[in-house]
Amino acid sequence: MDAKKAEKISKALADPNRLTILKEIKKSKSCLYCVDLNNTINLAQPSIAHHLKLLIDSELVTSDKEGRNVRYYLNSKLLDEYIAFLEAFKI
Amino acid sequence: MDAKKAEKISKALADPNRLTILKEIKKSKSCLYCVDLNNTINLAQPSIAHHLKLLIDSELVTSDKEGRNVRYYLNSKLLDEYIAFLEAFKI
DNA sequence: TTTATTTATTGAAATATTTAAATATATCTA
DNA sequence: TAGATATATTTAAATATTTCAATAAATAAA
Repeated sequence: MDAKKAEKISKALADPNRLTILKEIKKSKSCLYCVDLNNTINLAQPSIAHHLKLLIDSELVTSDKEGRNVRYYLNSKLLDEYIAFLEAFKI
Repeated sequence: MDAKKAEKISKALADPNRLTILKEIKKSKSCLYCVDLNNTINLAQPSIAHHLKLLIDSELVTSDKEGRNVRYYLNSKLLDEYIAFLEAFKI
């Protein structure tokens, strides 16, 4: 992973609502419908959509359309690559 | 580590110049004088000082005054805690 | 003690991010 | 097909971040 990609992922992680989304994806056992986030996150629907977009643009989260719902998944392979990038700062 | 702390660390990591600083700290074999960054990073001195401050505020970097120089170190214990926080998003 | 060097702070401009209202799109259900 | 539901996009306002010039503070060297 190059620094530009790591920067984008760091930005995606640099917001409390996006960290909550990742936690909810974990809690939902591997997937999550967007509509469920409206109960958890105290933001208007377009704001939640915006945060999901940033997570998807960073590729930390992948999505999967099911009818009119969308399921969200953590891209744990990319998370591992990001962690490896961070580990490289250590001596 | 709580989400608030992880958010702060993510923010600290969400800038190309700050990633460069961390890389330079690594390259300098565990420590670095601020003045050395002026050659590596194409920013005015107050901008570099600002980025160093954010890294120090996040506690990812510690500093150590030596005369009129300051040495910078990676806080690898905190980096490990941050990585553990991220790992917890995985199923 | 004067001058130079290193780092930090302040203030202001430029840019980026976050948020929500309004609206659009897609799909489901009656 | 009409209405309901889920998600996305556009636009604009509020807020935060990045950057640098000017300046301050601390220490070293002459």
